[in-house]
Amino acid sequence: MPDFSQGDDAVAVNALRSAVMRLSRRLKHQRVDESLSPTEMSVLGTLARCGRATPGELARKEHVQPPSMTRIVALLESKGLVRLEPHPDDRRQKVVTQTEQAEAMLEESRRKRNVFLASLAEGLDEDEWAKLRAAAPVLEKLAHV
Amino acid sequence: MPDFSQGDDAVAVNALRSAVMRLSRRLKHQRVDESLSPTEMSVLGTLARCGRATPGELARKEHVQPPSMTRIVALLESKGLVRLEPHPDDRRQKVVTQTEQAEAMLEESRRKRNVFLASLAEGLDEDEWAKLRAAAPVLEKLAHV
DNA sequence: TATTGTTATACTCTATAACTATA
DNA sequence: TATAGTTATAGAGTATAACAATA
Repeated sequence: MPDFSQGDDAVAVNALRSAVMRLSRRLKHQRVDESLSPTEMSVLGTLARCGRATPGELARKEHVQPPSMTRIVALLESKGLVRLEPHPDDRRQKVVTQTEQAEAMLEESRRKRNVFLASLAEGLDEDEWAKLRAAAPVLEKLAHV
Repeated sequence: MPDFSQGDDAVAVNALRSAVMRLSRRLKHQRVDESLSPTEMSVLGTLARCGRATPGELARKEHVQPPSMTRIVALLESKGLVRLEPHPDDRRQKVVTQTEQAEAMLEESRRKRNVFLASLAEGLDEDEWAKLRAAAPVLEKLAHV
């Protein structure tokens, strides 16, 4: 394991944190769907990967508190983007799944997003994109619960 | 320039955006100073790099609107973390600089931050960290104004 | 008694609009 | 007339606390 207390690792780690925070603010302004907040979009993305999850699991994955996830899921349901079903084994819990409409919206959003990313790409060369591609899975790992 | 409309680039780009948003939420909860918001910390970091800046420049760099930066700078000044001086050439503008107290706080914050990052590091191998180090400057480039 | 999810409420952060002062 | 910064106000998003239902 690397040593973060000094040297290049510490410098990189500071740069990383700063860049992630600033880039997240920038991306926030580039919503593909103005009616959905970043967390709401992220929940749909998580469901697309996981298939199904309980509200509690989603809250843990998205790093929000359960009441916040209640509100988010209710909003997504009212827009027809997720379905809420009773849990088969535990009547306290619920199961959240995405609808076909959500899947179509995610596909459309990817296309729109690329317009913005293409504008960001000006100034990046192939080598820099290769570094981003390589780091993406590692960032996902860090973002995990 | 890469092609984002399909294939591996599009997949990586989606993973990247999702990971940045989720990681930023996670980092938000790991504030080194509970009394400062992420943007306020980021402003101090920017000042540490740039030396000095006007409120307008800071607003552009941090991707917030000028009134928000007014509030942030006023709060930082009230805590003795920045100084506000008149602009030498233009009496409309002001110049913001960090104090010695801010510098000491940033140094302390780096140490505390590393405790959290070390816990995240469990599960990452040297190769994964190398990828993060390589990608950090590219992410900073994307975060730029 | 512990856990899942909800309701009610308050707070933090940021934005927009309107204003002041200077260029 | 345009620009830098401020003031006042409103809105989005999240949290905490208290509660209901189930384990």
